Amino acid sequence: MLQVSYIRENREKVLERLKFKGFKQPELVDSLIGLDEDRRLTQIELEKIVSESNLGARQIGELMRQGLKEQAEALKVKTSAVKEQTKLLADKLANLEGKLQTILLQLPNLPHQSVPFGINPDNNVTVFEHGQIPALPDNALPHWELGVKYDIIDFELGNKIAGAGFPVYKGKGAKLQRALINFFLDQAELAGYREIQPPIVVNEASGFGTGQLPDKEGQMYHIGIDNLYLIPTAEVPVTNLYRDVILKKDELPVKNCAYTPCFRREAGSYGAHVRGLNRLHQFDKVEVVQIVHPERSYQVLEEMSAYVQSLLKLLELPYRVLSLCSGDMSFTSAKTYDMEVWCAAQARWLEVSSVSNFENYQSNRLKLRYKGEGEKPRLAHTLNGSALALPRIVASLLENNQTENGIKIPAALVPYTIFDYIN
RNA sequence: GGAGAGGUGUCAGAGUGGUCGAAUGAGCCAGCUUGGAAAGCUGGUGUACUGGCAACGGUACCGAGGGUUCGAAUCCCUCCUUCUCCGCCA
Repeated sequence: MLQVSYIRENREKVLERLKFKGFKQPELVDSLIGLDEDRRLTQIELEKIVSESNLGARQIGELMRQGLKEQAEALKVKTSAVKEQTKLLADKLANLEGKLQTILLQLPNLPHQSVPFGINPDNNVTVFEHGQIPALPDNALPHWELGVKYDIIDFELGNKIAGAGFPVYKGKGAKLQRALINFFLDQAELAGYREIQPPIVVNEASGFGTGQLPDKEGQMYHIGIDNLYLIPTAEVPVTNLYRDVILKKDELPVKNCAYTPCFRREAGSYGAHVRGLNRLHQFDKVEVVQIVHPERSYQVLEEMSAYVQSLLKLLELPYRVLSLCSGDMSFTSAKTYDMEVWCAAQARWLEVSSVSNFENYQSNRLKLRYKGEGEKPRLAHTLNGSALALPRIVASLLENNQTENGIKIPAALVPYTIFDYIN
C-alpha cells in the first residue's frame, strides 16, 4: 500500500510512475488527494468538538466531587448536545477513511526507475543467461512421461485421491523432493538465512497483510469452518511474523527462510502449457525473505538474485534472468527478477523463481517498521524470492539430464539423494 | 468439546465509573557523583493521526470490535487468546 502522505507530496511523480506501469485509473490519485484533504479537515473539526465535550465531562466530574449537583446537571444537558454533533462527524470521518482505504488498495506499487517499460511479458528484458542448452536425442521425453517411465511421479494416483494438480511422488521421486528441500535449506543457512517453520494456514489478517486479500481471494484455498486460508507461498506467514512490529535499527537486516508446501487454486488454468509439473495446486518451495533498511534494498535485491542464481549453477541447470517490465510486474512489486530454467524436452523456459523488492509497499500495510535510538519509526523495505520452487526444477532436471542410463543427478545433490541416477 | 479464572506500558504489577496515558517497582537513556565503576540522587523513557516554522498542543489507544454514560482500564455484549480442571487425541 502506498503512503497517503507520499502521494500527497509527490502527485506528479506518482502519476508518472502509474502511467509507466500501465495503470488505467489515474483519476484515483486526485480522488484520493481530495478525500485526504476532506478527511483531515473533518478530523480537525471532530477533534475540536470532542475536546470540548471532554472538557465538559471533566468539569462535571469536578462539580460532582464538590457536591454541586444542580450545576453538574445543567452542564450535562449542554454537553449532551455537543455530543450529538460528534456522532455525525465521526460517521463522516469513518466514511471518508473507508473510501480512502478502498482507493489505496487499488493503487499498485510504483515501478523503480531501473525497471524497463513494457506492457506484456514480451517486453521483459533478459539481463543474464548462463549454461549450455543441452541437445537431446530424438526420442527424448517430456518430464511427465519420464515420471511414468521411472515410476517416480504419479499424476493419476494424485488425481484419484485429491484431484488434478496434486501429483504423488514415489520412491526416488519422493526422495528427490526431500533432497531438494534439504539442499535448498542448507544453502540458505550458509547464506545467512534463519530457518522458520511456519503454520501453512493463515488467518484473514495475515492474508490482508501481504495483499492476497481482498483481491486474490479466489487464488487461495479457504477453510470455511475455521475461516483459515492455505498459504499460496511461505511469504505470507513468514512476512506476517513482522506485522505490527517495530524492529530496532540494528536488528536489520532480518533474513528468514522457510520450506513449506504451497497451495494455489489456479482456477481456470488448464491446457497443454500447464501439463505435468508445470503448474500445480500443491507444490513445495523454499522461500527467502529479507527485511532491510530502505537505503539498502536495491543492493539486497541484487544479492538475492545472485543467491538464487548460485543455486541454479550448483544444480547445473541452464537459466536466464529476466528483469520484468513495468506492465508484467506484480501489483505489489517495485522491481522483480524472474529466473527461468530451460526444459529441454518441452523446449521452453520455465519460471522457477521470482525475486522482488517491495520497498515499503508491503511494510506500510503490515505496519512493519524499524527505529534507531531516539528516532521516529520508519517503514522498512521488504524483499522475497523463491529459492526455489521445486516442481519446475524437477521438470528441468528430468528433461535435461535424461540419458540412456537414466536421469543423472547433479553432483551437488548426490549427498542428499544418496543415488546418482534415477533408473 | 465442557467448567472456571485471567488478558493493563519494555517487564513485573496496582487500579471496579470522574484531572488515569494510567500508581509503584524493575529495566533502559541522560545528568550529578567517581580516577573509573557500582551504589545513590535527579530527570527522562510508547504508538498513530492531526495542528504548528518551532516551542508546544489536540484526539485516540489498558487483548479486538461494538454498546451504555456528560464521563469507561473500570459496567454490558460479541470475538480472540492464555492458564487450571475434566473429556478427547497424534
